[in-house]
Amino acid sequence: MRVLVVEDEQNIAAAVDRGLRAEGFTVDIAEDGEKALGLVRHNGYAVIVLDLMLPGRNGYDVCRTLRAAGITTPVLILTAKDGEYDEADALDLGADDYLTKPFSFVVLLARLRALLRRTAPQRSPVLRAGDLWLDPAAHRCGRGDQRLDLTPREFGLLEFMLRRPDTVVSKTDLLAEVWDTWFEGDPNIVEVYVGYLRRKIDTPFGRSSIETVRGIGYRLDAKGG
Amino acid sequence: MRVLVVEDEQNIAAAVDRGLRAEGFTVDIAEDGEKALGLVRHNGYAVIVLDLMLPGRNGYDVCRTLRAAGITTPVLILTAKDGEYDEADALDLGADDYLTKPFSFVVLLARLRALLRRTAPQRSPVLRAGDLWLDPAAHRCGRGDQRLDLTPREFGLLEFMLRRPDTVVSKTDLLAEVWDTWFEGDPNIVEVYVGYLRRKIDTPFGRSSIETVRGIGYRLDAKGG
DNA sequence: GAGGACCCTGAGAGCCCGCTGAGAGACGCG
DNA sequence: CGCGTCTCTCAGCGGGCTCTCAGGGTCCTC
Repeated sequence: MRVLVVEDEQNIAAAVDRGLRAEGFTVDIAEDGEKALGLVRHNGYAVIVLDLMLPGRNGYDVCRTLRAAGITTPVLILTAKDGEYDEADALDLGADDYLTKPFSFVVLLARLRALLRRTAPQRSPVLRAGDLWLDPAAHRCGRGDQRLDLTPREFGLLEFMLRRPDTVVSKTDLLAEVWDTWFEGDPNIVEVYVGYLRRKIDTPFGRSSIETVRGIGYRLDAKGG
Repeated sequence: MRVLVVEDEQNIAAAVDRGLRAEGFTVDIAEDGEKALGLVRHNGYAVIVLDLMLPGRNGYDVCRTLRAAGITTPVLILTAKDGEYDEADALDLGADDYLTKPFSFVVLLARLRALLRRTAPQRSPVLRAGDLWLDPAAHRCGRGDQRLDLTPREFGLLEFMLRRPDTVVSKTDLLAEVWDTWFEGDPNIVEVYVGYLRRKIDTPFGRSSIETVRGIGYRLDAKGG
């Protein structure tokens, strides 16, 4: 579940980023309208959080441009309370919801969830590989009757691999999709997390659903090991 | 495309039956859990639509029994809205999606399609030469049923040659494509690796799929030796 | 048949890759 | 403020993969 946050105030952006990641979203940040448009053109987002007050192209402009380009991704607008712009205008321009600053993070989250529910009534079915299952919507997974307790990052990793069973996924792909598009850290992190996952989904069950393909990446066995 | 509908209410069953047939599915109806299990054991279904409220064994029971028997056919649960059971339990027990009654037929159809799409084996183009096969996406290969365990370099070499069956490939080409564009080492490495490959894909099977073309390079027999 | 070019193969050294444990830093919670 | 959790970094280790090298075999040419 990929979210784009367009916000130039560093602290707000960081807070939202952190919060949404903790909830299992993958987050991209754009600090101005140009960058936002660029990102949207190259990535698919489930929803966009858009500040109105931006350097350069403002939020109105961005929103209008998106809609004019036929992009229907739901947009949630953030407005300052002072009301230079009001929400009516925002909705006219093609936004789907709005929130006035200052806002609480829980409210933002609730609105995002509502938006996602509304615009994607198609709930995603449960992913399976043998007796290993993962429900993206309910954010739960397990092996057979046994529920598994995963951290957000582990969950994201497993979900990604479950969507490509029996396919080798490279570490680069994993870094870009599960971590960050522009991940710049030690790629070893993938190995570490694969290790964590194996210790939760395989070792206790005497299975080996995640195979290492040396020099290439990892492969999740469609039969669950 | 064969669908099993487990539903005891005559009118609903009939409506679903009619609708799905019109969409080109082959439909079987079971009015209770016992019959459902019997049918599943003797027929292969692409998907199962399962009502929870059934006389005798209820839907939960049926679903659990199926999974315990190792049957992974996708299951779509129908629940009454009143919520004696909730969908969370259903998903744990091995259902893949659920729908609350009353539901519209279009929605049911859409969900079924989504389920089928997801469970359909992703067809990756598998390269073949006789009984020798190689799946680039899954990064697996074998001869007949026998899986072959190749190192990355061996795999790359075999893949390259399988893409040019019955064609002579020069060592220079191999060095440039399988090794490095500007490879600067002992070209003898190709001979060494062809040797490794032959010992894995040919010798144990008494075949000779890779022919040496003296002074030119190698050719992989399209019939696998 | 002799000579030479070409190819095969076994042995072994080095190194790269992936795995793991330990621990630091950020954050949330009581 | 102390504790627990989660994420990520780092360094060490172990094994297997890659590659080199040299000796011997094979095929072609003259």
